[in-house]
Amino acid sequence: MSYTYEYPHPAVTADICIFSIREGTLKVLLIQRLIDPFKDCWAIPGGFIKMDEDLVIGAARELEEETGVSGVPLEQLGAYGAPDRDPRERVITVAFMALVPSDQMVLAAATDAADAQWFDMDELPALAFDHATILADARARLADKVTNRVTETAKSAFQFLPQKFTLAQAQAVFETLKGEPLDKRNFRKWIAANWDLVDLKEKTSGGRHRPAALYSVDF
Amino acid sequence: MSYTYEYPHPAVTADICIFSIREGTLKVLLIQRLIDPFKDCWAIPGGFIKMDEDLVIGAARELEEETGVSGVPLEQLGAYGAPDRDPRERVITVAFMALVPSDQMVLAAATDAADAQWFDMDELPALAFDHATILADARARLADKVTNRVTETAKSAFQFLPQKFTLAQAQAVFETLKGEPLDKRNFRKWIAANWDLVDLKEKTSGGRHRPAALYSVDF
DNA sequence: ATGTATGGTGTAAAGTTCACACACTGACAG
DNA sequence: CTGTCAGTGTGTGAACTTTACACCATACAT
Repeated sequence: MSYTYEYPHPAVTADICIFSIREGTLKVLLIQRLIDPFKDCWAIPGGFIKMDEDLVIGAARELEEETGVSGVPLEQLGAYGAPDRDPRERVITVAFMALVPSDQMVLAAATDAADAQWFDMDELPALAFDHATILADARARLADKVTNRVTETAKSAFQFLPQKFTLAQAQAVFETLKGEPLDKRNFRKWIAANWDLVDLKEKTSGGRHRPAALYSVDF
Repeated sequence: MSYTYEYPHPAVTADICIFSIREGTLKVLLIQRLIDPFKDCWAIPGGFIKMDEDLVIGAARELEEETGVSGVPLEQLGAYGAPDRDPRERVITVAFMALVPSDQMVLAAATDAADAQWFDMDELPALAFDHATILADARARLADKVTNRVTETAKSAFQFLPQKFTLAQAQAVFETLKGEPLDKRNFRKWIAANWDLVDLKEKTSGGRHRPAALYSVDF
C-alpha cells in the first residue's frame, strides 16, 4: 500500500513530555527507540499522527502505545519543524506535555519502544532528534504553570501527595516542580490562600521530632 | 510529478495572523481565496510549507507571496489539526502571529489570493476553515503581550505612532491593542516607568485646546 | 468673556511579594 | 529524667505594584 500526492508532504508526529515526581525528584518518561533513526537512543515518546485523529488524540494514543500510560490530560506546547530535525524525511512534530502521578503506573514499552523508563531531569541521556530542546521548553513551561495560577496542571501536583499530607510534604512537591526552594512561611500562606485545605486534626508520629499536622485538599 | 509515501501524510500549512492599527482600530490582514475550498471566502494568509524550509520561514514566505508583506517577526501560536478542518485532505496548520505597522505598506495579493485587505477586528467576514478560532486565539494572545512585559511585541506598538507623539496618542494605541480603555494617569505612569521616553520640549499646536507635549521613545 | 475640548498632574488604599528568626514538641540516647 | 536532635509552626514589616479617582490648564472658536 502506498500513498501518492501531487505535492510533497511532511510526516507529522506528536511527541509527549510526561513529567512525574518519583523519589522526590522530577522525572520524565523516555522510551528507548527500537528502530532507526536513533535506534537504541532515548527519546520522548511519540509517533505519527493518523489521518483521522486529532492531534491531541494521536498524542495520547502514541503515548499509550509506547509506554502504557493513558488517561492523562495533554497540553499543547507547540510545533517543532526544523527541516533537518529528522534524517529520514521531513517530519514536523507537535509537542505536548503533562504532569502525572506515577506510583501505581505500570510502564509497558511496546510498538516502537524497546524500553520505557523514568529519567531524572538532572541526569538525562542523550536524546534523539531535537528532543532535548522540546524537553527544555516543556520544563520551563511546567515551572511556570505550577505556582502561578490555579490551573489543572497545578491541581495535578497534589497527586504526588498522599490523601493525608503535611505541609512540608506539599512544599517539597512544589519545590521539585518549580525547581527552586521556596520559603516555608510564604509557601504556607500561599497554599492556604489558593487551595482549600482541610485540617484533619491528626498528627504524624514516629519521627524523631515534633509531629506535623495532616491536611487534605478539596478542589 | 508526484510524491509517494508508504504511509499517508497530512499536508502542513502555516497560517499567519497579521495585526495592525489603521484609522485607530485594530485590523487584521485577510486574503480572499482564489481557489477551492472556500473559494472567494476570506481567510488568514497562509499556505503549504515546503519540504526544506523551517516553519517560520515558510510562514513568512507565504505571507509575502499572498499579501506582499515581508520582514515581520512572526511568533508561533500553536498547531491546529482537527481532522476535518480542511475538506480536501488532512491538513495540519501551524499558526503564527505578528503586529506590524501598515501605513506605508502596499498590499499585493498574489498566488492563491484574489485580494488582500485589512479588516476591522470587530467586523470580520465569515472565515474559511477554522480561521475564526485561530484568529480569536491570536487576538487574546496579543492583548496579553502588549501591556504585560516589555517584549518585542510591545515594542512594535510604537510603530503605530509618529516619531514625535503625544501621550494621548500613545494611550490610544495601547488601548486599541489591549481592547479596553486605560486610565490616563496610570497609563502615563506605566509608560514612563517601562519605556525610555524623551521629552522633546515641543508642543503640538493648532488644536482647539491646550497643546500637548511631544515625546519620542528610545529602546 | 465664555464655552468647549483636550492636556496634564498626585495621592491614598489595597494588594502582592519578599525576606526573615525563633520557640515548640516528640523521639531517642544516654 | 534529662538533654539533644530534627523537623514543625508561626507573624511582621518593607518594598513594590495595582487600582481608583478629580480638578485645573490652555488654546481656540464664538
